Amino acid sequence: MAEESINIEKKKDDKSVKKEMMNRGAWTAEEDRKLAEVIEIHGPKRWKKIATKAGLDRCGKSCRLRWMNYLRPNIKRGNITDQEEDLILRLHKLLGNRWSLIAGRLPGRTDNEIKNYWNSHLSKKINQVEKHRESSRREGSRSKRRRVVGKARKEGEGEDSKSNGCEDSKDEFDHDDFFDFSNESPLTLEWVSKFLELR
DNA sequence: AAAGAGTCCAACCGCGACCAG
DNA sequence: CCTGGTCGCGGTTGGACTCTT
Repeated sequence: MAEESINIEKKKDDKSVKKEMMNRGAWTAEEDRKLAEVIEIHGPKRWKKIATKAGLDRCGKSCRLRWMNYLRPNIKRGNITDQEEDLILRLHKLLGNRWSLIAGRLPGRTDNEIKNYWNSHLSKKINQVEKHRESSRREGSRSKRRRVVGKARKEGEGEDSKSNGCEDSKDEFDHDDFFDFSNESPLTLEWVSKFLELR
C-alpha cells in the first residue's frame, strides 16, 4: 500500500520532470517556422513524431494546438462578424458547449477562438438579456410567468446531458424567437437543414 | 502619470475516446 | 479482451493589453 503510493509519487515526479524539460509558453516565429516545415513534409498527424522531427522542446499536443489555432492555412483572423455571431448563438443553443462542432460550421474559425469569444462576449450578452427579461417579467402578470417557465423546463428536459453545465443560465431563453428562421435567406436555411440532416 | 480593474486570447491541463498491437 | 499510446475536446489559467479612476 505504502509502496504503491511511493510508486505513484515517483511516476508523478517523472512526469513533472519531463514537463519542466519541455518548452512552454508563447511560441516564437522560429518555432512556428520549424513546425510548419515539418507539417508540410509529414502532414498534420502523428503529433508526437512531428514535435520530435521539428526539434522543438514541445509536446505533440502543444504542436497540434499551435497548428490548429494559428498556423493552419485558411484561418480567419480578426473580428467576428454579426452574421457569425448570430450563427454562434444559434449553434450554441442547438449544441451547447460543443465548440469544435460549432467551429466546423464557421469556416476559418477555430474552436478556441469561438470558445474565447463566447466566454468574453456572448455569455455576458445573454446574461444581460436575461436580466432585462427577468426585470420586465417581474412587472408582468404572474399567470403568464408560470406558463413561460413551464415551457422552458419541458424543452430543457430533452437536452443533451453533456451540455447541461452551460444550460442553467439559458433555461428561460426565448426559443421561439431564437429559432425563428422565417426571415432568413435561403442560404442560411440551407445549411440549417443540411446540419440537421447530418445529425 | 500611476495604479488598479477589466478584457482578451494564446496556451496549458485533464479527461475520455479511439486504435493498434 | 486488455493495455499503452495518441488524439481531440472542453475547461481553465496567465499574461499582455486597454480602460478607468
